[in-house]
Amino acid sequence: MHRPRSIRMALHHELDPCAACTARGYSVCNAIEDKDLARLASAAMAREIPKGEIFIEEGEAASEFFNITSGTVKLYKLLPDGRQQVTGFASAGHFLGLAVSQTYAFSAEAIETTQLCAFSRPKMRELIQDFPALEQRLLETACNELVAAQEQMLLLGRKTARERVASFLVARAAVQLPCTRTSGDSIALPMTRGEIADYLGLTIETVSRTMSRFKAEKRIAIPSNTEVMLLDRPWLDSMAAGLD
Amino acid sequence: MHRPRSIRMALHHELDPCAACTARGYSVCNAIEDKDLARLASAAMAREIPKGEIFIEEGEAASEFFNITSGTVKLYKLLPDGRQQVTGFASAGHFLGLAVSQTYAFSAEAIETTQLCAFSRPKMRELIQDFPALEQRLLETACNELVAAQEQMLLLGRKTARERVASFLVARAAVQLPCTRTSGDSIALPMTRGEIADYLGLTIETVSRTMSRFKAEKRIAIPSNTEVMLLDRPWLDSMAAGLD
DNA sequence: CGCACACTTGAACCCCCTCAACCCAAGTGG
DNA sequence: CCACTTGGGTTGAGGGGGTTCAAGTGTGCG
Repeated sequence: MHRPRSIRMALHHELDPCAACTARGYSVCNAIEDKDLARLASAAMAREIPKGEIFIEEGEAASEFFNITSGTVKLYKLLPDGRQQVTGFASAGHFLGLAVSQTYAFSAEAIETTQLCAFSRPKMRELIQDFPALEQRLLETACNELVAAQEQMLLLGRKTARERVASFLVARAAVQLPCTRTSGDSIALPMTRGEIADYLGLTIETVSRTMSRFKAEKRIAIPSNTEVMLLDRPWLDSMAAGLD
Repeated sequence: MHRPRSIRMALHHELDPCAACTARGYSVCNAIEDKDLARLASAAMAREIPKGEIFIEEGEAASEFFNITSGTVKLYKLLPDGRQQVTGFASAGHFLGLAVSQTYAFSAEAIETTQLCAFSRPKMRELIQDFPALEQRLLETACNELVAAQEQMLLLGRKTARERVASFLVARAAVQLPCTRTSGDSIALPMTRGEIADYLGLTIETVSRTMSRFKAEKRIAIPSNTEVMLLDRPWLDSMAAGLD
Protein backbone atom coordinates (compact mmCIF):
# COMPACT_ATOMS: atom_id res chain seq x y z
CA MET A 1 0.00 0.00 0.00
CA HIS A 2 2.81 2.39 0.84
CA ARG A 3 5.25 1.06 -1.76
CA PRO A 4 3.51 2.47 -4.87
CA ARG A 5 3.20 5.83 -3.15
CA SER A 6 6.94 6.21 -2.70
CA ILE A 7 7.54 5.13 -6.27
CA ARG A 8 5.17 7.79 -7.55
CA MET A 9 6.72 10.29 -5.19
CA ALA A 10 10.01 9.71 -6.96
CA LEU A 11 8.44 10.39 -10.32
CA HIS A 12 7.20 13.79 -9.21
CA HIS A 13 9.00 16.57 -7.53
CA GLU A 14 9.28 16.12 -3.77
CA LEU A 15 7.59 19.45 -3.25
CA ASP A 16 4.41 18.31 -5.01
CA PRO A 17 3.04 15.59 -2.78
CA CYS A 18 -0.56 16.29 -3.87
CA ALA A 19 0.19 14.80 -7.28
CA ALA A 20 1.12 11.55 -5.60
CA CYS A 21 -1.80 11.56 -3.18
CA THR A 22 -3.74 8.30 -3.44
CA ALA A 23 -6.82 9.94 -1.95
CA ARG A 24 -6.96 12.81 -4.41
CA GLY A 25 -9.27 11.02 -6.82
CA TYR A 26 -11.97 10.61 -4.18
CA SER A 27 -11.58 13.95 -2.51
CA VAL A 28 -12.52 17.56 -3.14
CA CYS A 29 -8.92 18.10 -4.26
CA ASN A 30 -9.77 16.61 -7.65
CA ALA A 31 -11.47 19.94 -8.36
CA ILE A 32 -7.98 21.39 -8.78
CA GLU A 33 -6.19 20.85 -12.04
CA ASP A 34 -2.77 19.23 -12.23
CA LYS A 35 -1.02 22.44 -13.10
CA ASP A 36 -2.25 24.06 -9.87
CA LEU A 37 -1.31 21.22 -7.58
CA ALA A 38 1.79 22.98 -6.31
CA ARG A 39 -0.47 25.77 -5.13
CA LEU A 40 -2.67 23.25 -3.34
CA ALA A 41 0.31 21.51 -1.77
CA SER A 42 1.63 24.78 -0.40
CA ALA A 43 -1.66 25.41 1.38
CA ALA A 44 -1.87 21.93 2.88
CA MET A 45 -0.11 20.76 6.01
CA ALA A 46 0.29 16.99 6.05
CA ARG A 47 -0.06 15.47 9.51
CA GLU A 48 -0.23 12.04 11.12
CA ILE A 49 -2.81 11.43 13.82
CA PRO A 50 -2.09 8.44 16.09
CA LYS A 51 -4.89 6.06 16.94
CA GLY A 52 -7.05 7.37 19.78
CA GLU A 53 -6.14 11.02 19.38
CA ILE A 54 -8.99 13.51 19.39
CA PHE A 55 -7.97 16.17 16.86
CA ILE A 56 -11.26 18.06 16.65
CA GLU A 57 -13.15 18.95 19.81
CA GLU A 58 -16.75 20.13 19.66
CA GLY A 59 -17.11 23.75 20.66
CA GLU A 60 -13.48 24.69 20.07
CA ALA A 61 -12.56 27.42 17.60
CA ALA A 62 -12.76 26.02 14.07
CA SER A 63 -9.33 27.10 12.88
CA GLU A 64 -8.67 24.35 10.37
CA PHE A 65 -10.24 22.14 7.74
CA PHE A 66 -9.04 18.60 7.12
CA ASN A 67 -8.81 16.19 4.27
CA ILE A 68 -8.16 12.57 5.16
CA THR A 69 -5.66 10.71 3.00
CA SER A 70 -5.57 7.40 4.87
CA GLY A 71 -6.92 5.84 8.05
CA THR A 72 -10.33 6.23 9.67
CA VAL A 73 -11.81 8.74 12.08
CA LYS A 74 -15.10 8.81 13.94
CA LEU A 75 -17.13 12.01 14.12
CA TYR A 76 -19.31 12.32 17.18
CA LYS A 77 -21.26 14.52 19.54
CA LEU A 78 -21.50 14.18 23.30
CA LEU A 79 -24.13 14.89 25.93
CA PRO A 80 -22.91 16.31 29.25
CA ASP A 81 -23.31 12.96 31.03
CA GLY A 82 -21.14 11.17 28.47
CA ARG A 83 -23.76 9.71 26.15
CA GLN A 84 -22.19 9.67 22.71
CA GLN A 85 -23.64 9.77 19.22
CA VAL A 86 -21.31 8.92 16.37
CA THR A 87 -22.55 10.92 13.38
CA GLY A 88 -20.27 9.21 10.89
CA PHE A 89 -17.03 7.49 10.07
CA ALA A 90 -14.64 9.24 7.68
CA SER A 91 -11.81 7.68 5.71
CA ALA A 92 -9.56 8.50 2.75
CA GLY A 93 -10.96 11.29 0.59
CA HIS A 94 -13.32 12.63 3.22
CA PHE A 95 -13.35 16.37 3.87
CA LEU A 96 -13.87 17.51 7.47
CA GLY A 97 -14.93 20.81 8.93
CA LEU A 98 -17.78 21.81 6.63
CA ALA A 99 -19.33 24.49 8.79
CA VAL A 100 -19.75 28.21 8.56
CA SER A 101 -19.70 28.56 12.30
CA GLN A 102 -16.67 29.78 14.20
CA THR A 103 -16.63 26.63 16.32
CA TYR A 104 -16.67 22.92 15.46
CA ALA A 105 -20.08 21.31 15.77
CA PHE A 106 -18.66 17.85 16.47
CA SER A 107 -15.57 16.07 17.74
CA ALA A 108 -13.29 13.80 15.72
CA GLU A 109 -11.09 10.98 16.93
CA ALA A 110 -8.76 8.79 14.89
CA ILE A 111 -9.79 5.17 15.39
CA GLU A 112 -6.67 4.01 13.55
CA THR A 113 -3.46 5.77 12.60
CA THR A 114 -4.59 8.45 10.19
CA GLN A 115 -2.88 10.67 7.64
CA LEU A 116 -4.53 13.94 6.75
CA CYS A 117 -3.94 17.35 5.23
CA ALA A 118 -4.83 20.39 7.30
CA PHE A 119 -5.83 23.72 5.77
CA SER A 120 -6.00 26.85 7.84
CA ARG A 121 -9.19 28.88 7.53
CA PRO A 122 -7.49 31.78 5.66
CA LYS A 123 -5.66 29.44 3.27
CA MET A 124 -8.90 27.62 2.58
CA ARG A 125 -10.65 30.90 1.86
CA GLU A 126 -7.88 31.81 -0.59
CA LEU A 127 -8.09 28.47 -2.35
CA ILE A 128 -11.85 28.75 -2.73
CA GLN A 129 -11.52 32.24 -4.14
CA ASP A 130 -8.87 31.20 -6.66
CA PHE A 131 -10.52 27.92 -7.66
CA PRO A 132 -14.30 28.28 -7.99
CA ALA A 133 -14.51 24.61 -8.95
CA LEU A 134 -13.44 23.82 -5.41
CA GLU A 135 -16.46 25.56 -3.96
CA GLN A 136 -18.66 23.61 -6.32
CA ARG A 137 -17.10 20.35 -5.14
CA LEU A 138 -17.57 21.39 -1.52
CA LEU A 139 -21.24 22.05 -2.20
CA GLU A 140 -21.59 18.64 -3.82
CA THR A 141 -19.87 17.06 -0.86
CA ALA A 142 -22.12 18.87 1.59
CA CYS A 143 -25.22 17.77 -0.31
CA ASN A 144 -24.10 14.16 -0.31
CA GLU A 145 -23.46 14.29 3.42
CA LEU A 146 -26.86 15.83 3.91
CA VAL A 147 -28.50 12.94 2.08
CA ALA A 148 -26.51 10.47 4.18
CA ALA A 149 -27.53 12.31 7.35
CA GLN A 150 -31.20 12.08 6.39
CA GLU A 151 -30.84 8.37 5.78
CA GLN A 152 -29.23 8.03 9.21
CA MET A 153 -32.10 9.94 10.81
CA LEU A 154 -34.50 7.42 9.30
CA LEU A 155 -32.38 4.63 10.77
CA LEU A 156 -32.12 6.20 14.22
CA GLY A 157 -35.74 7.28 14.43
CA ARG A 158 -37.61 4.39 12.89
CA LYS A 159 -35.58 1.23 12.34
CA THR A 160 -35.37 -1.77 14.67
CA ALA A 161 -32.05 -3.01 16.06
CA ARG A 162 -31.83 -5.77 13.45
CA GLU A 163 -32.57 -3.34 10.63
CA ARG A 164 -29.95 -0.94 11.96
CA VAL A 165 -27.19 -3.52 12.09
CA ALA A 166 -28.13 -4.86 8.65
CA SER A 167 -28.14 -1.31 7.26
CA PHE A 168 -24.73 -0.70 8.76
CA LEU A 169 -23.24 -3.84 7.24
CA VAL A 170 -24.54 -3.28 3.71
CA ALA A 171 -23.55 0.40 3.85
CA ARG A 172 -20.04 -0.61 4.89
CA ALA A 173 -19.90 -3.09 2.05
CA ALA A 174 -20.94 -0.40 -0.42
CA VAL A 175 -18.39 2.13 0.81
CA GLN A 176 -15.57 -0.39 0.50
CA LEU A 177 -16.35 -1.56 -3.01
CA PRO A 178 -14.26 1.08 -4.80
CA CYS A 179 -11.13 1.12 -2.66
CA THR A 180 -10.34 -1.67 -0.20
CA ARG A 181 -11.93 -4.48 -2.16
CA THR A 182 -11.16 -7.62 -0.18
CA SER A 183 -11.87 -11.12 -1.35
CA GLY A 184 -15.47 -12.28 -1.49
CA ASP A 185 -18.03 -10.24 0.38
CA SER A 186 -15.76 -9.63 3.34
CA ILE A 187 -15.76 -6.16 4.84
CA ALA A 188 -13.41 -4.52 7.31
CA LEU A 189 -14.70 -3.02 10.55
CA PRO A 190 -11.95 -0.76 11.91
CA MET A 191 -14.29 0.47 14.66
CA THR A 192 -15.15 -1.31 17.92
CA ARG A 193 -18.58 -2.69 18.81
CA GLY A 194 -19.01 0.26 21.13
CA GLU A 195 -18.45 2.72 18.29
CA ILE A 196 -20.86 0.84 16.06
CA ALA A 197 -23.40 0.99 18.88
CA ASP A 198 -22.89 4.73 19.32
CA TYR A 199 -23.35 5.13 15.57
CA LEU A 200 -26.57 3.10 15.45
CA GLY A 201 -28.15 4.44 18.64
CA LEU A 202 -27.89 1.08 20.39
CA THR A 203 -25.79 -0.49 23.16
CA ILE A 204 -22.71 -2.66 22.75
CA GLU A 205 -24.65 -5.66 23.96
CA THR A 206 -27.45 -5.24 21.44
CA VAL A 207 -24.97 -4.89 18.56
CA SER A 208 -23.10 -7.98 19.73
CA ARG A 209 -26.26 -10.03 20.24
CA THR A 210 -27.70 -8.97 16.88
CA MET A 211 -24.54 -9.89 15.02
CA SER A 212 -24.35 -13.22 16.86
CA ARG A 213 -27.92 -13.92 15.80
CA PHE A 214 -27.18 -13.01 12.17
CA LYS A 215 -24.28 -15.42 12.38
CA ALA A 216 -26.45 -18.19 13.85
CA GLU A 217 -28.95 -17.58 11.05
CA LYS A 218 -26.12 -17.93 8.51
CA ARG A 219 -26.62 -14.38 7.18
CA ILE A 220 -23.05 -13.42 8.01
CA ALA A 221 -19.76 -14.93 9.15
CA ILE A 222 -17.39 -13.30 11.63
CA PRO A 223 -13.83 -14.47 10.92
CA SER A 224 -12.44 -11.89 13.34
CA ASN A 225 -13.62 -8.98 15.44
CA THR A 226 -12.60 -6.55 12.72
CA GLU A 227 -14.00 -8.45 9.76
CA VAL A 228 -17.42 -9.63 8.64
CA MET A 229 -18.50 -11.66 5.62
CA LEU A 230 -21.93 -11.09 4.14
CA LEU A 231 -23.30 -14.53 3.26
CA ASP A 232 -26.87 -13.58 2.37
CA ARG A 233 -26.79 -10.22 0.66
CA PRO A 234 -30.40 -10.26 -0.63
CA TRP A 235 -31.72 -10.94 2.84
CA LEU A 236 -29.47 -8.33 4.44
CA ASP A 237 -30.49 -5.79 1.82
CA SER A 238 -34.19 -6.30 2.43
CA MET A 239 -33.69 -6.27 6.20
CA ALA A 240 -31.78 -3.00 5.85
CA ALA A 241 -34.62 -1.59 3.77
CA GLY A 242 -37.12 -2.41 6.51
CA LEU A 243 -38.75 -5.48 4.97
CA ASP A 244 -38.47 -8.21 7.59
CA MET B 1 -49.40 40.02 7.21
CA HIS B 2 -50.52 40.21 3.61
CA ARG B 3 -51.44 43.89 3.68
CA PRO B 4 -47.91 45.36 3.82
CA ARG B 5 -46.88 43.04 1.01
CA SER B 6 -49.43 44.45 -1.41
CA ILE B 7 -48.44 47.98 -0.44
CA ARG B 8 -44.81 47.27 -1.21
CA MET B 9 -45.85 45.54 -4.40
CA ALA B 10 -47.36 48.82 -5.52
CA LEU B 11 -44.12 50.67 -4.86
CA HIS B 12 -42.20 48.33 -7.13
CA HIS B 13 -42.90 47.26 -10.64
CA GLU B 14 -45.38 44.40 -10.83
CA LEU B 15 -42.83 42.37 -12.80
CA ASP B 16 -40.32 42.43 -9.96
CA PRO B 17 -42.00 40.43 -7.20
CA CYS B 18 -38.66 39.36 -5.71
CA ALA B 19 -38.05 42.90 -4.50
CA ALA B 20 -41.24 42.68 -2.49
CA CYS B 21 -40.62 39.19 -1.17
CA THR B 22 -40.85 39.15 2.62
CA ALA B 23 -38.79 35.97 2.77
CA ARG B 24 -35.88 37.31 0.74
CA GLY B 25 -33.94 38.53 3.75
CA TYR B 26 -33.81 35.04 5.29
CA SER B 27 -33.28 33.10 2.09
CA VAL B 28 -30.47 32.36 -0.33
CA CYS B 29 -31.99 35.02 -2.61
CA ASN B 30 -30.31 37.73 -0.55
CA ALA B 31 -27.10 36.70 -2.31
CA ILE B 32 -28.45 38.49 -5.35
CA GLU B 33 -28.14 42.26 -5.53
CA ASP B 34 -31.14 44.51 -6.01
CA LYS B 35 -30.19 45.41 -9.55
CA ASP B 36 -30.31 41.75 -10.58
CA LEU B 37 -33.64 40.95 -8.98
CA ALA B 38 -35.51 41.10 -12.28
CA ARG B 39 -33.21 38.34 -13.50
CA LEU B 40 -34.00 36.29 -10.41
CA ALA B 41 -37.71 36.88 -10.77
CA SER B 42 -37.69 35.69 -14.36
CA ALA B 43 -36.14 32.40 -13.30
CA ALA B 44 -38.59 31.82 -10.45
CA MET B 45 -42.07 30.37 -10.81
CA ALA B 46 -44.26 31.39 -7.89
CA ARG B 47 -46.69 28.67 -6.83
CA GLU B 48 -49.20 28.02 -4.06
CA ILE B 49 -49.26 24.58 -2.45
CA PRO B 50 -52.49 23.74 -0.62
CA LYS B 51 -52.32 22.11 2.80
CA GLY B 52 -51.78 18.38 2.57
CA GLU B 53 -50.29 18.37 -0.92
CA ILE B 54 -47.12 16.35 -1.44
CA PHE B 55 -45.07 18.38 -3.91
CA ILE B 56 -41.81 16.44 -3.66
CA GLU B 57 -41.82 12.67 -3.72
CA GLU B 58 -38.75 10.69 -2.73
CA GLY B 59 -37.21 8.87 -5.66
CA GLU B 60 -38.81 11.02 -8.35
CA ALA B 61 -36.69 12.91 -10.83
CA ALA B 62 -35.35 16.05 -9.16
CA SER B 63 -36.45 18.55 -11.80
CA GLU B 64 -36.92 21.60 -9.59
CA PHE B 65 -35.57 23.47 -6.60
CA PHE B 66 -37.82 25.38 -4.25
CA ASN B 67 -37.66 28.41 -2.04
CA ILE B 68 -40.42 28.80 0.49
CA THR B 69 -41.85 32.28 0.93
CA SER B 70 -44.63 31.50 3.41
CA GLY B 71 -46.26 28.54 5.10
CA THR B 72 -44.68 25.36 6.44
CA VAL B 73 -43.73 22.05 4.90
CA LYS B 74 -42.51 18.81 6.42
CA LEU B 75 -39.63 16.91 4.87
CA TYR B 76 -39.70 13.18 5.43
CA LYS B 77 -38.57 9.74 4.40
CA LEU B 78 -40.63 6.56 4.41
CA LEU B 79 -39.95 2.88 4.94
CA PRO B 80 -41.85 0.41 2.74
CA ASP B 81 -44.27 -0.50 5.54
CA GLY B 82 -45.23 3.12 6.14
CA ARG B 83 -42.95 4.03 9.02
CA GLN B 84 -42.13 7.70 8.60
CA GLN B 85 -39.21 9.83 9.70
CA VAL B 86 -39.66 13.58 9.45
CA THR B 87 -36.19 15.00 8.80
CA GLY B 88 -37.20 18.60 9.26
CA PHE B 89 -39.79 21.34 9.01
CA ALA B 90 -39.19 24.13 6.54
CA SER B 91 -40.80 27.57 6.49
CA ALA B 92 -40.26 31.00 4.92
CA GLY B 93 -36.72 31.47 3.62
CA HIS B 94 -35.90 27.77 3.49
CA PHE B 95 -34.33 26.38 0.33
CA LEU B 96 -35.36 22.87 -0.75
CA GLY B 97 -33.78 20.37 -3.07
CA LEU B 98 -30.13 20.60 -2.10
CA ALA B 99 -28.90 17.42 -3.72
CA VAL B 100 -26.59 16.58 -6.56
CA SER B 101 -28.47 13.42 -7.30
CA GLN B 102 -30.91 13.12 -10.18
CA THR B 103 -33.70 12.08 -7.81
CA TYR B 104 -35.09 13.60 -4.62
CA ALA B 105 -33.81 11.95 -1.46
CA PHE B 106 -36.90 12.88 0.56
CA SER B 107 -40.55 13.80 0.22
CA ALA B 108 -42.12 17.14 1.08
CA GLU B 109 -45.69 17.90 2.09
CA ALA B 110 -47.24 21.27 2.86
CA ILE B 111 -48.70 21.12 6.37
CA GLU B 112 -50.35 24.49 5.85
CA THR B 113 -51.07 26.54 2.74
CA THR B 114 -47.63 27.36 1.41
CA GLN B 115 -46.24 29.86 -1.07
CA LEU B 116 -43.01 29.03 -2.80
CA CYS B 117 -40.83 29.84 -5.77
CA ALA B 118 -39.83 26.99 -8.05
CA PHE B 119 -36.62 27.00 -10.09
CA SER B 120 -36.06 24.49 -12.84
CA ARG B 121 -32.73 22.67 -12.76
CA PRO B 122 -31.37 24.44 -15.88
CA LYS B 123 -32.47 27.89 -14.66
CA MET B 124 -30.86 27.20 -11.32
CA ARG B 125 -27.64 26.18 -12.99
CA GLU B 126 -27.68 29.43 -14.99
CA LEU B 127 -28.29 31.52 -11.90
CA ILE B 128 -25.44 29.86 -10.04
CA GLN B 129 -23.11 30.43 -12.97
CA ASP B 130 -24.02 34.10 -13.26
CA PHE B 131 -24.05 34.81 -9.53
CA PRO B 132 -21.16 33.09 -7.72
CA ALA B 133 -22.38 34.60 -4.46
CA LEU B 134 -25.42 32.37 -4.79
CA GLU B 135 -23.32 29.23 -4.74
CA GLN B 136 -21.57 30.50 -1.66
CA ARG B 137 -24.89 31.05 0.07
CA LEU B 138 -26.03 27.58 -0.93
CA LEU B 139 -22.88 26.11 0.59
CA GLU B 140 -23.50 28.05 3.80
CA THR B 141 -27.08 26.81 3.85
CA ALA B 142 -26.00 23.22 3.29
CA CYS B 143 -23.46 23.47 6.11
CA ASN B 144 -26.04 24.85 8.49
CA GLU B 145 -28.43 22.04 7.63
CA LEU B 146 -25.64 19.56 8.15
CA VAL B 147 -25.04 20.89 11.64
CA ALA B 148 -28.75 20.71 12.37
CA ALA B 149 -28.88 17.15 11.05
CA GLN B 150 -26.03 16.11 13.34
CA GLU B 151 -27.82 17.63 16.30
CA GLN B 152 -30.94 15.69 15.33
CA MET B 153 -28.94 12.46 15.12
CA LEU B 154 -27.79 13.06 18.70
CA LEU B 155 -31.42 13.53 19.69
CA LEU B 156 -32.68 10.45 17.85
CA GLY B 157 -29.85 8.19 18.92
CA ARG B 158 -29.24 9.15 22.50
CA LYS B 159 -31.89 11.36 24.08
CA THR B 160 -34.85 10.21 26.19
CA ALA B 161 -38.44 11.03 25.26
CA ARG B 162 -38.56 13.91 27.74
CA GLU B 163 -35.30 15.32 26.42
CA ARG B 164 -36.54 15.03 22.84
CA VAL B 165 -39.76 16.90 23.47
CA ALA B 166 -37.96 19.59 25.48
CA SER B 167 -35.38 19.94 22.69
CA PHE B 168 -38.16 20.30 20.16
CA LEU B 169 -39.93 23.00 22.12
CA VAL B 170 -36.86 25.16 22.77
CA ALA B 171 -35.71 24.73 19.16
CA ARG B 172 -39.13 25.88 17.97
CA ALA B 173 -38.95 28.87 20.28
CA ALA B 174 -35.53 29.80 18.87
CA VAL B 175 -36.60 29.51 15.26
CA GLN B 176 -39.60 31.75 15.84
CA LEU B 177 -37.79 34.54 17.65
CA PRO B 178 -36.86 36.52 14.51
CA CYS B 179 -40.10 36.28 12.55
CA THR B 180 -43.38 35.25 14.18
CA ARG B 181 -42.69 36.69 17.59
CA THR B 182 -45.88 36.15 19.56
CA SER B 183 -46.54 37.56 23.00
CA GLY B 184 -44.66 36.07 25.93
CA ASP B 185 -42.91 32.77 25.37
CA SER B 186 -45.74 31.36 23.31
CA ILE B 187 -44.78 29.35 20.26
CA ALA B 188 -46.85 28.12 17.32
CA LEU B 189 -47.00 24.44 16.40
CA PRO B 190 -48.40 24.21 12.87
CA MET B 191 -47.71 20.46 12.82
CA THR B 192 -49.80 17.70 14.40
CA ARG B 193 -48.69 15.52 17.31
CA GLY B 194 -48.19 12.72 14.83
CA GLU B 195 -45.78 14.82 12.81
CA ILE B 196 -43.90 15.85 15.94
CA ALA B 197 -43.69 12.18 16.87
CA ASP B 198 -42.34 11.24 13.45
CA TYR B 199 -39.80 14.04 13.80
CA LEU B 200 -38.63 12.95 17.25
CA GLY B 201 -38.61 9.20 16.62
CA LEU B 202 -41.46 8.61 19.08
CA THR B 203 -45.15 7.71 18.91
CA ILE B 204 -48.10 10.10 19.08
CA GLU B 205 -48.97 8.77 22.49
CA THR B 206 -45.53 9.36 23.97
CA VAL B 207 -45.46 12.93 22.66
CA SER B 208 -48.90 13.59 24.08
CA ARG B 209 -48.12 12.03 27.44
CA THR B 210 -44.81 13.85 27.75
CA MET B 211 -46.38 17.20 26.98
CA SER B 212 -49.19 16.50 29.43
CA ARG B 213 -46.62 15.73 32.09
CA PHE B 214 -44.66 18.93 31.34
CA LYS B 215 -47.95 20.76 31.73
CA ALA B 216 -48.72 19.05 35.04
CA GLU B 217 -45.22 19.97 36.21
CA LYS B 218 -45.90 23.61 35.24
CA ARG B 219 -43.04 23.68 32.74
CA ILE B 220 -45.36 24.60 29.88
CA ALA B 221 -48.96 25.66 29.22
CA ILE B 222 -51.02 24.45 26.28
CA PRO B 223 -53.62 27.12 25.39
CA SER B 224 -54.54 25.25 22.23
CA ASN B 225 -53.39 22.25 20.24
CA THR B 226 -51.37 24.48 17.94
CA GLU B 227 -49.80 26.65 20.62
CA VAL B 228 -47.52 26.09 23.59
CA MET B 229 -46.21 28.51 26.22
CA LEU B 230 -42.83 27.86 27.77
CA LEU B 231 -43.20 28.66 31.49
CA ASP B 232 -39.86 27.37 32.75
CA ARG B 233 -37.25 28.09 30.11
CA PRO B 234 -34.18 27.34 32.25
CA TRP B 235 -35.53 23.93 33.16
CA LEU B 236 -36.56 23.17 29.58
CA ASP B 237 -33.15 24.27 28.32
CA SER B 238 -31.28 21.98 30.68
CA MET B 239 -33.66 19.10 29.98
CA ALA B 240 -33.06 19.63 26.25
CA ALA B 241 -29.31 19.61 26.86
CA GLY B 242 -29.56 16.25 28.61
CA LEU B 243 -29.20 17.36 32.22
CA ASP B 244 -32.19 15.91 34.04
C1' DC C 1 -76.82 17.71 15.66
C1' DG C 2 -73.48 14.31 14.46
C1' DC C 3 -69.63 13.03 12.04
C1' DA C 4 -64.61 13.37 11.46
C1' DC C 5 -60.36 14.16 13.15
C1' DA C 6 -56.92 15.23 16.41
C1' DC C 7 -55.64 14.55 20.87
C1' DT C 8 -55.59 12.36 25.51
C1' DT C 9 -55.41 8.72 28.82
C1' DG C 10 -55.13 3.96 30.61
C1' DA C 11 -53.37 -0.86 30.74
C1' DA C 12 -50.55 -4.52 29.04
C1' DC C 13 -46.71 -5.80 26.57
C1' DC C 14 -42.12 -6.02 24.49
C1' DC C 15 -37.86 -4.65 22.63
C1' DC C 16 -33.94 -3.02 24.07
C1' DC C 17 -31.21 -1.53 28.10
C1' DT C 18 -28.89 -2.43 32.45
C1' DC C 19 -26.21 -5.10 35.28
C1' DA C 20 -23.21 -8.78 35.77
C1' DA C 21 -20.44 -12.65 34.71
C1' DC C 22 -17.48 -14.72 31.58
C1' DC C 23 -14.39 -15.45 27.44
C1' DC C 24 -10.44 -14.50 24.75
C1' DA C 25 -6.32 -12.45 22.79
C1' DA C 26 -2.55 -9.46 23.45
C1' DG C 27 0.62 -7.46 26.14
C1' DT C 28 3.81 -7.07 30.48
C1' DG C 29 6.71 -8.12 34.00
C1' DG C 30 8.73 -11.17 37.37
C1' DC D 1 7.62 -19.40 30.76
C1' DC D 2 3.73 -18.29 33.13
C1' DA D 3 0.87 -15.35 36.20
C1' DC D 4 -1.39 -11.23 35.85
C1' DT D 5 -3.55 -7.35 33.66
C1' DT D 6 -6.15 -4.99 30.30
C1' DG D 7 -9.41 -4.14 26.68
C1' DG D 8 -12.71 -5.74 23.63
C1' DG D 9 -16.33 -9.01 22.95
C1' DT D 10 -20.03 -12.31 24.23
C1' DT D 11 -23.82 -14.12 26.77
C1' DG D 12 -27.44 -14.40 30.39
C1' DA D 13 -31.08 -12.62 33.61
C1' DG D 14 -33.99 -9.05 34.92
C1' DG D 15 -36.06 -4.52 34.55
C1' DG D 16 -37.94 -0.35 32.44
C1' DG D 17 -39.04 3.27 28.96
C1' DG D 18 -41.63 3.57 25.23
C1' DT D 19 -44.89 1.09 22.21
C1' DT D 20 -49.18 -1.11 21.24
C1' DC D 21 -53.86 -1.61 21.72
C1' DA D 22 -58.03 0.33 23.14
C1' DA D 23 -61.17 3.53 24.91
C1' DG D 24 -62.51 8.13 25.84
C1' DT D 25 -62.44 13.40 25.23
C1' DG D 26 -62.78 17.42 23.02
C1' DT D 27 -63.56 20.53 18.84
C1' DG D 28 -64.50 22.24 14.30
C1' DC D 29 -67.63 21.94 10.57
C1' DG D 30 -71.06 19.99 7.35
